[in-house]
Amino acid sequence: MSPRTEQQFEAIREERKEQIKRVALEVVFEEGFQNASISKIAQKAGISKGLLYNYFESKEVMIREIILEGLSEITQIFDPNKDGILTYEEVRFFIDEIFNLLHSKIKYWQLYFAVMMQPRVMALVMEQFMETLNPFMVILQNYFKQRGSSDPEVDTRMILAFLDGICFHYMLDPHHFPLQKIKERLYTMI
Amino acid sequence: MSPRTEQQFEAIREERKEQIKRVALEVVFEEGFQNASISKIAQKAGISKGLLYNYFESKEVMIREIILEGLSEITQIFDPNKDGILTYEEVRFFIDEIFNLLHSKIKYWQLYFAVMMQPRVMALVMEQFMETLNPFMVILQNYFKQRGSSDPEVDTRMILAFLDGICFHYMLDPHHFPLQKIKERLYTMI
Amino acid sequence: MSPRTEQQFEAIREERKEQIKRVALEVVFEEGFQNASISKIAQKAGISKGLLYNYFESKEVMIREIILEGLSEITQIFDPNKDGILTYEEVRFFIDEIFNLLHSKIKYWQLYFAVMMQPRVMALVMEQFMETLNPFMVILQNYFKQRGSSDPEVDTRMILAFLDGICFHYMLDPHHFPLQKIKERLYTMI
Amino acid sequence: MSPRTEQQFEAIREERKEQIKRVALEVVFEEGFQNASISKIAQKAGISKGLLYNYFESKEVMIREIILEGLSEITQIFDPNKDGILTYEEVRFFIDEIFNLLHSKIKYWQLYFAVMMQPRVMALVMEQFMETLNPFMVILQNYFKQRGSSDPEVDTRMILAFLDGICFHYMLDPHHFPLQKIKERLYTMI
DNA sequence: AATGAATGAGAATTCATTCAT
DNA sequence: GATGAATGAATTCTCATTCAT
Repeated sequence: MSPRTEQQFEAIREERKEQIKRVALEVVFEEGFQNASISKIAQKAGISKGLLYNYFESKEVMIREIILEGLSEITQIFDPNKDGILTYEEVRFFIDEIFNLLHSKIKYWQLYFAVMMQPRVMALVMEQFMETLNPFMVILQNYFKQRGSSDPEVDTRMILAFLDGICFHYMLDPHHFPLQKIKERLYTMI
Repeated sequence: MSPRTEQQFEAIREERKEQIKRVALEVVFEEGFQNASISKIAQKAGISKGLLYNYFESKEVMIREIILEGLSEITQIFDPNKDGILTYEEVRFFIDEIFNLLHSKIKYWQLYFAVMMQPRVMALVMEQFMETLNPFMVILQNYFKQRGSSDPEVDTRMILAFLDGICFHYMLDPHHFPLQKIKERLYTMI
Repeated sequence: MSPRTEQQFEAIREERKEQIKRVALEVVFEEGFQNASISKIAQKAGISKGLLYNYFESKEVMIREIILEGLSEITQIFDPNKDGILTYEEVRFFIDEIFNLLHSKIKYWQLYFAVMMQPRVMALVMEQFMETLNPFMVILQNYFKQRGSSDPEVDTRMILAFLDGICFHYMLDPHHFPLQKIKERLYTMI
Repeated sequence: MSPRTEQQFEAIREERKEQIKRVALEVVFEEGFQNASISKIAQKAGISKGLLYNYFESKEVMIREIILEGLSEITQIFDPNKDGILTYEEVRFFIDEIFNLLHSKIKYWQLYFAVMMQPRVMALVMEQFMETLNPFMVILQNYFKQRGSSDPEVDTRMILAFLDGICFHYMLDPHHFPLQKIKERLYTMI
């Protein structure tokens, strides 16, 4: 029989890698970051530990890939690709998007908080994360400045802290948290 | 010397237990949760590993005690031992106290967030944590009700989320976070 | 084109096998015995791991073939295809050849010593190695006998030990070892 | 019951460590250097793998200790603690001692050669080894100089290479090697 | 003939926990 | 009460070998 073509192999690799990352995120979510061992991930993915190393150089590399991918799913919303001038409606749209994401990708947010709490893991991704977040902060500051804020930096810090706080509480208790009503309150603060 | 009474022995035990927990928190803070091994804790406390097990049934139990004690230091501020009627000044005082605590016990807050992020550890303490927090939430709700809020639960959830968000951001970057100015903004929300 | 004959296929196989062995020796030399993994060898040879197993039953078999081939490159010099009567000039020629080989094939010598030191690997090749070496020892003994030696076996053992000692030291420090001068001393001993 | 005294613990540790090193050398001897795994050593010593790490920081450290101890048993014979002036009888005595050691500590010599062949292991001990060997080389050179040698360095190199060659061959075939007779030949070369 | 994904046994190492003293 | 030697299961990671294609 003729061997698989390069494309076939590439497809297998891509699919497997996605599968592993999916499972790994699942395990991180269920067991917490430190307990997400290679063994458990491999077991849940139904593959051997060895194979995992066929796809990721090391656990650290795998974790970094998963985290960055996870964070990117969150942070790409912050990247408006615009001229930096925001209207009230646009900021409102951002907030809506964040809350939609919060709802649909709750695992990623858990990941986000977990990462923030773990200096070692944090160090792995900090730089790239900041690069993504920074433009958004600048735009927000400009928005508050243009709205006549007396201290745009404080306003920005506040709204971000608020967003994180809401995400945090929603994450802890998604079924009872009044996400919609809180969102409406938030609109009045921008 | 007369032999020590049972009470004396008990007192000595308690004191030593406190010392171990103090050291353990220190180690957890310095090395992270994962790397806070029994060996290191015992070594830093100047006792043998065996003796540690004389005081704590298991690492899990010890961690739980440490966490609960840490959280209690935070949450006891919420326990006014009052009739449940708060004035604006009293709520302001609470907020001030929380921020003072935030400033002086940043380790505990780091622990608090780290714990919240770890499902397994979280499970160990969730119940007791809620028991402590609940009365405060009730009081806050009553406060907002009496202030004429249209939705006191949402107000309470919001203020708590906000507080957590601020603590989180302060903890991530204590040197640059404009704690004082944020606090003043907060006053206007109560 | 007419289909290749069986001989042609056989020739192609042999050639490829040679190439793999050449690469494998290179890897063993560069990375040490321990780290000469099948993966690295296959990669450096530009073939797949699977194909390697098409040519060699197992790593052990491959290693044996490589070693024996390596040793044969060394020991074939000892095989004069003669009647067993040596002159002084011929022995001198042998010594010269050994030193030339030592110089030009230092990798093989390193392999030779490394193999000697590894009981498991040694066991794989001992028998065949002895078969190659033995005729040379007989011839040398005859030479010393004919030179009037009182104990030809001891003379032979001595000269062989000496040769190995020199090779060993040369290998450890090829740049400083006074190979030429040592060789001249050796001439006086035969 | 009262706990063991510090001396008792020290004694236990000392004894265990010696036992482990003894077994480890044994395993290195029997299985070759690369196959001397922590598992095998622990198993042969009848202890758990974990305990081994109670005594040695890492495999590398353990190997270094074993090697240095082994080499020191060999090389201490080379340290005459003298003024550096040797007589023929003294050099003869050295040679005798080396051969005695060769006979009684054949394992250590195997270790010595094995170490020499493994660049990675060699690197671990090279420095300390050279420090021990160097004075002996200087003394030997002085001896040959004083005996009127035209090239003392070559003489020294030669005698050392010879010694190694003999040890090597003896080690490979201790039962048939004519050690006594070879030794007598060696006397004529000094 | 040829590929490389996949396996599984085994490597070094860590650590909560036990236990004889 | 107190010690630390000892255990064993778990960790990350490696690699010779197999196998479907």
